[in-house]
Amino acid sequence: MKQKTTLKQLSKELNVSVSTVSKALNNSSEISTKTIKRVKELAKLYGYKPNPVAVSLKRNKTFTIGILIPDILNHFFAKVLHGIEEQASLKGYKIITCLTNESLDKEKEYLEMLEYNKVDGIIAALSKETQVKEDFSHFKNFKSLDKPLVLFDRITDEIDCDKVLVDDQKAAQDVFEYLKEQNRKNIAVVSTLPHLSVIVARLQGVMTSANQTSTNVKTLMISETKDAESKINDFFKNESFDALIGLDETAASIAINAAKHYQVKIPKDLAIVGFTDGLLAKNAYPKMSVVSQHAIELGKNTVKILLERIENKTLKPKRFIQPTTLIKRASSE
Amino acid sequence: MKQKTTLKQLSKELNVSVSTVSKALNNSSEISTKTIKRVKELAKLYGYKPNPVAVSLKRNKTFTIGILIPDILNHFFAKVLHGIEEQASLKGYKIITCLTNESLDKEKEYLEMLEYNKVDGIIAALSKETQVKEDFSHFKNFKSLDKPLVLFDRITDEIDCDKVLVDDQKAAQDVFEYLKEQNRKNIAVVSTLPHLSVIVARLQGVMTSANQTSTNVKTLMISETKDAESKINDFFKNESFDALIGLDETAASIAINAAKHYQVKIPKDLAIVGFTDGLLAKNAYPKMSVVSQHAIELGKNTVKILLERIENKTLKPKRFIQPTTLIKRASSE
DNA sequence: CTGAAAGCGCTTACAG
DNA sequence: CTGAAAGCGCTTACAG
Repeated sequence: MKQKTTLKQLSKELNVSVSTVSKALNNSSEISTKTIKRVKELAKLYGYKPNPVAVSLKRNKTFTIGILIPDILNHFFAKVLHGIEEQASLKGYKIITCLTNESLDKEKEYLEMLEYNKVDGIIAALSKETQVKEDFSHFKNFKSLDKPLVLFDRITDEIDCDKVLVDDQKAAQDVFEYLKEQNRKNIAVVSTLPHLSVIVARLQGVMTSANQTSTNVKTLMISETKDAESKINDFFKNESFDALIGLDETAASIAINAAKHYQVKIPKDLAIVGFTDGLLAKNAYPKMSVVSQHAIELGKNTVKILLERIENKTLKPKRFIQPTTLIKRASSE
Repeated sequence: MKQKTTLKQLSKELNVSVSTVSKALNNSSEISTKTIKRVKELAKLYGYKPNPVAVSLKRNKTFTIGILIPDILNHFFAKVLHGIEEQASLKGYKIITCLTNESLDKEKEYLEMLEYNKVDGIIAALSKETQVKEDFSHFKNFKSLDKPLVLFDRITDEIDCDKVLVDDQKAAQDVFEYLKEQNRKNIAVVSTLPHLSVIVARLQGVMTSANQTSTNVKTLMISETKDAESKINDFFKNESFDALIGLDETAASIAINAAKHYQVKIPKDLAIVGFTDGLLAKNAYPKMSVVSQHAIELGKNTVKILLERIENKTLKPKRFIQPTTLIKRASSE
């Protein structure tokens, strides 16, 4: 087994003190350039790397960020995680990924674990249960430790911290206007996750545009995931519409299948637009138009904001709005 | 800011030494039950939690596992990660998730980072580039540190360590036999990732069964992901078959869309079976039959094996074969 | 410019 | 049964 080099070993070989070695490696101005050179050469030769555990203990800083993700099987979150990971590793931070599985209890548990493990900060999207029960005590508690917290996508006004969010309301308005421009008369809106803050915002966007244009909109909000399929099928049977906005990935995907089931022609008789540019949209038949939330970018931005905050705790909490793009594909044109 | 309680503070309040407090909290037999009780009560009152950074430094153990995942946007890996995370957190281990993005260089970088961060062990699936270039030096290097490594799904014989794998060959044989029982005569096999060890194994399974039954099989192996769609469409145009096995998620999904495009009736004129029970299969129309690799279970098992190895380094490396299940849905019956 | 010493928060072999 | 001391591998204020 290869032995890890330590400062002590280097100092012995170089006949200088451990302090000198440490300072030299950290480019301290106290040390002569000659010594610095000697030290660094030997360190390089031995492939010396400081033990991060010891550095953490001394500096009270772990270069670790805790991430709370509600559901990794959701493409949007997978992409955000991808972005977070990329940006964090670029800046020399590790991430501890915690999957809360949409559960409030797991969220509480993990938050405690992360606190206990001395992460330098936390990035989180609230679990579904947390948003439904509106229990944010654990986050408030965490905030009182004076450690930075950045909330993204699934957020709440109840917690005072940096927030990164998608402009869901505007995105939904864009979709609506796009469909109106196509002269679609009867617009339907479907979601399988009506309790989430993002879905509420999207619905609001649609409704705002609908009111402005005096358009009637049919909505189907399904709170029990398991009924989604039959409810959407019934909706297709009983209502008539020539455009459908799926406020979440699942809703749009089920709808496109329902259309096939009832042999509705897409996009001629029905235009479908979904949210989240994930696998389901790209592999749909026909390919689905969607609002892309630029999830990878969003993940990167979340990390940037957290690191700024770690460096400067006195900044005022801010909101960063991630712009969206409407990707037009065969399901709507 | 809330102040973290330390052993020193407790020892001062209790008028005993730091050593005694430490031993009491660790239930040392050296300490009187009375003292243990006193110490624990105060510790509880103050919500004392040992600083894991200090414990790690002392014990040379971080209770952290490094995870190398080639692509988190792939449903199979997302599910495995889910399982890993669940089992690890159950056993008090944190995970550091690294996404290699199918790149050999990133894999090397991360492996070094994980080593440097003193993880207690590593769980990895090889990146595509690693499998293509057959460069495993970084893993061999890591092994020489005497730290446990468990490889899952994407593995190689070149590295001597514990391995967890899906019985891909057998799974493919099961699929083939299932289709034969349905009296399907012309079986096609398609993959968009022919370089991966798992795909090779699946193809081998199909071929073995085909030889045994003297069945002719048409294969389409696409190595450039971007051509996949047009190649599969051409395949549909030029060849005729009444059953298709998609050796990966994408291949099966594109195939089912091609069938719709050419108005081939599923499952009457064409039965389709894919691999990986992911979103694409569940949301396909008609719903797709697939081989489920029980990814979540697989993730859990990987962690179990790693922790066994951490506790007993002298065990002989073993192979764990995760059984699969054929899930029959509307695309084939 | 260099080094001895203290300390981060723990654990544990040893002494009493 | 309890405690003093050493030590994990670093950093840094202080002295020289």
